[in-house]
Amino acid sequence: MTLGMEILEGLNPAQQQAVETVDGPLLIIAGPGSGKTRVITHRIAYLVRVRDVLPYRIAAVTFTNKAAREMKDRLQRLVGTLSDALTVGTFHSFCAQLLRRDGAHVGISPNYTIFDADDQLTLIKQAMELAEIDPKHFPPQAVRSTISKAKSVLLDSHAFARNQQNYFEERCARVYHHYEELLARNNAADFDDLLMRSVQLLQENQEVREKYQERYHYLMVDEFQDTNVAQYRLARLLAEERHNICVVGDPDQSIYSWRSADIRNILSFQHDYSDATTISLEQNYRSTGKILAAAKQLISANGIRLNKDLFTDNDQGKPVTIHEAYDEGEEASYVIDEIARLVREEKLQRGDCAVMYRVNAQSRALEEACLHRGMKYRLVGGVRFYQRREVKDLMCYLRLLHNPLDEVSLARVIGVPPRGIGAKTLRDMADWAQRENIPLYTTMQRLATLHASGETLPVSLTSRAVNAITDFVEMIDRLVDFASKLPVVDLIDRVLEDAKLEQYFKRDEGDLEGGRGEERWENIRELRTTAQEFNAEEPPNGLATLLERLSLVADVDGYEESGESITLITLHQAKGLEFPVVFIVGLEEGLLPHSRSMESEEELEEERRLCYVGITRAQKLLYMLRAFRRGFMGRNGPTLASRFLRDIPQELMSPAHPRDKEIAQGVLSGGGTQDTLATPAPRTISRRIKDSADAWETVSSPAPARLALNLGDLVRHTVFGEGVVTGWEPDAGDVQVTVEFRDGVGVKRLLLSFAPLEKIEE
DNA sequence: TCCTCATAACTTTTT
DNA sequence: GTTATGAGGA
Repeated sequence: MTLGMEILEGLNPAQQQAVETVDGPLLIIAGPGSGKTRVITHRIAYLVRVRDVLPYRIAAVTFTNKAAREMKDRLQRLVGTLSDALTVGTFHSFCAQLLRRDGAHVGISPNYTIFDADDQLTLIKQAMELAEIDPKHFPPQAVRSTISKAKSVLLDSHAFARNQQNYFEERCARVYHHYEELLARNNAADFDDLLMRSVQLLQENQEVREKYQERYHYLMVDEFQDTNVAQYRLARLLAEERHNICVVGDPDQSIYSWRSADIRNILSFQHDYSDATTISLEQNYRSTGKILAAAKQLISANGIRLNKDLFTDNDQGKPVTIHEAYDEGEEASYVIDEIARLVREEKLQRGDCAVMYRVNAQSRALEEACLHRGMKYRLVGGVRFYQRREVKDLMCYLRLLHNPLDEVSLARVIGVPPRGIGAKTLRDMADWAQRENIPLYTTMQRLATLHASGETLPVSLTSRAVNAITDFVEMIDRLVDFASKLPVVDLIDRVLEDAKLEQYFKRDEGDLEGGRGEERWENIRELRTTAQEFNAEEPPNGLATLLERLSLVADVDGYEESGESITLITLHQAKGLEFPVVFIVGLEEGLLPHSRSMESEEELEEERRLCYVGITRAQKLLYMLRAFRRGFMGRNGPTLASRFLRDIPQELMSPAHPRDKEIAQGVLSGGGTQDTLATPAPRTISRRIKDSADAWETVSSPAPARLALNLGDLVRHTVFGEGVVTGWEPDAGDVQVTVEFRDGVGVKRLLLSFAPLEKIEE
């Protein structure tokens, strides 16, 4: 028993307890930076090395690929090659493999295709047509998300139809029914199916259920607060035999409820396993005292939460740097310049710095600033690799070869490159296939055979179309044959060659678009490189694993942890990561919190948690930025400071920003975003009393002035140039406006009725 | 059948 | 500022 006890070294008492509590259900509430991953990995190492559990009997499920990869790496270091036999993966990849092996029992054959959100939408549209429901009245996207939500709570089309609550759901139920049939006909599963059908399989098939229950003696679930009903049910099914289930989570970091994650799973866990041990990890090893204090203060504004008492022994550190920029361009420049300064003066590496934002679109300005200043950056996520057109094109070829029933891929591939088979021909063939109840591709094969033997065709098609179909079928048949014989990379090369894709992808459309074709080809090469990983597998398997990887792993990029590049990342994706220096940009009402999440208190609390996640990523330095103006779907508009900035105590900020506080409090309590200075509605604003940091007095609205201005308006001053209105306050019957001028002129306070100001219209 | 051009409609967050 | 759709012409 003494062997391997070093596994417990360096762990605090709570962590040690979590590692050693291996029998029976265990709930670990892990605050940010509390060594969660460390505990999970050491717990597995403890099982393997101290308790002599076969690695084969242990499964750890995570939420993201990144988390799975990190866990694998750490386990490799802890237990060496023993880690190879561990099951470590995301829920989705676990299920994908489960279905590949045993899906036949629920009507899914091993070569099934995984449909992504785009494919799903294509199929939903088809289903709506079959259900005769007008996509103008019912947006396919909305239908898709309704069906997706239904699946995440394990409602199949029949159960959903019984549960419908309103007219929209009644319509959705009809679509759902057809959609389910179409998936079956395509031998395909969507993301939600991976979970739902796996649960179905385990529930309905005793043999399969027992196989997995007997195999896994220990189960661990990471990021438990982000699991949905289906995922939780799956975990319970797997752990039913021995109840050795350990779930780790932090309700304060639950940021995926929009994807049907259900924090109530934590409560359910305590209910379902009434003998569960609960352990809280509250010591933070990651952040400075001030950063942690800011985070705690922010999150305490949320109503519904389990109270934790986070603390740290780390240094207090520096206050949170607040910067208010003119617009997103200036915001980005500030960030990049500041990083350059940190690298120069504080001996930091560029790789130590991360910039986080709410929506992907915000990365643009940052990228431009990086390019402009020669700052290397790594963009995480963004337009996902497999979503790029050419990548998806090639993928669809491969999917079709693997699963000829996949008509979504077939329909796409048939026009890449254009080969004279257009929408009309496709539709005619599909209609005929439908009538004969034969798969589309089989139909095409038949047409080709009939044509070759000179017989008359049962469909009226031009001879040009029939020739094109014959050629196409010949090519695909040949490639399907190769798919079962050639290593996957060679197969890809054959596809590229036979389908004449190289010249198609490389073609430079447009005149000035130099290099677009090269870029496309580069992406294809990258896909080919990824395929090399699977080249050694027996022919059809290599293709299968490649396709699975491409469907389930969002970013193919190598995730090089090079110290040379800064990281640009969304707040969602940043969860689970940490950086010495973190910049959070776009702290504005409507962005963070996002305008689509401001309807309800629950949504707002989730936005706050998202902000909390961002703050708690920072180890040493934290910057929070906002811009007074932000480009927003084409046009530029004024912004308001995020309410989250107000939640952070001034004494933790640098500089403390009373002005910001004024804007937030004054305007928000007034209720409108369009506060016109000239015609203020009767209301009160808060104003800081001179020279006393925390005293506020209430004053009444100013008298109307001659110039109508909004906060955020662009103005021109005859001397100071252009600037933006960032604040205002009443001043002896007049209005004093605060204007932040560009080009280093700085902030000026001006009397509205005297200052030579004019408003610049957009 | 395929391509070009115009316009509309929109963008959270991800497996 | 983008990307998805549609009309019209080659």
